Amino acid sequence: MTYTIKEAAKKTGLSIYTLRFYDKSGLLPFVARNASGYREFTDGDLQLLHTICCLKNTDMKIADIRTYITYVMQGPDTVKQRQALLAKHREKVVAKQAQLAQNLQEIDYKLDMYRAPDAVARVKDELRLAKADKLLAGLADPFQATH
Amino acid sequence: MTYTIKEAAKKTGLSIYTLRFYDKSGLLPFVARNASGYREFTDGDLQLLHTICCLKNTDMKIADIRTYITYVMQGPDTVKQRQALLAKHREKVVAKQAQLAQNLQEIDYKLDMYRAPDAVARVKDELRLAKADKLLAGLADPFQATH
DNA sequence: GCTTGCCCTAGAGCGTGCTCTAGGGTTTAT
DNA sequence: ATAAACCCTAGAGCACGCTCTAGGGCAAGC
Repeated sequence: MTYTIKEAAKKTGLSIYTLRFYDKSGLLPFVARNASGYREFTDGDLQLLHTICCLKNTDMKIADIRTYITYVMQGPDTVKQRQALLAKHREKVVAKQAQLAQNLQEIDYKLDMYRAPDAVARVKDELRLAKADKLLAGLADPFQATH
Repeated sequence: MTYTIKEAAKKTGLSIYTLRFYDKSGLLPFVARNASGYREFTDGDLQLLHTICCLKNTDMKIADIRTYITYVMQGPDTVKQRQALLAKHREKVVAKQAQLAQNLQEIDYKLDMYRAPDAVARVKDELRLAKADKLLAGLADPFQATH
């Protein structure tokens, strides 16, 4: 009922290199070794790895993930610390979500413009304004106007 | 009606270093120089910089932003290319949003557990299962159980 | 005219997260 | 018993996005 590193890599979608790197970085202290020094991943290990990926995918730093894993290894006494760490991280994720949503709106605004029937006219207008700005400031026009 | 690099930095929230780095990287071909070689940012430049930040904040690679800016510099003929580039990027952003939402759910699940009145009991249970996995596989228990 | 504070470039350095190489042992199948 | 396919570590290397240093010029106030 254990998996080799290759199997674990396949199941997690991480590369073998990454798994070893994570282990080296102290993220996988729970992974046991067999008599030959080979890693043996249990299902429980994969669950923990899943949590690690979850934190990594939300841009938690390796060092912070290590802190979290250290708490987990220390048992139920560290529930409060885990909660504090995750709560702080949660706020960052929510903030990132908000920023992403806002930026997406702006990208969509541009996309709508480019997709509109009068896209070329609107882009020409934008360009005209930018050029006017330059002119007003007595600066050279950097745009390669071919029309 | 122009801004120095310091003012542009303040207005964009980027460091002066970053602005110069972006310029070096080909992201700011539109920024003019005065007789002394100093950069002069117009309001139009700041708008373009805003777009650049938007793309950067949604994890577009510098090289791809440069491609986009190159299109912009080439004028209205490149509307189709801009659209294709942004459309592709949009999909990545949407995918990232979905992943973030999913990961947030999992973080919230953990947080709920840690915040529950019976948090310690539930964590102990989790731990018990992980230990059982190890035992079943004939592996050592890596958890520092102090209870 | 001198100080202070700004601007410039080129290029080195750094932090993060992998990714790969070299060198070597283990396991499995034939 | 040998080949093929796996495993290991240590450490080098790489990609990216800055960040800073060195060395030097420009501008404004006293």
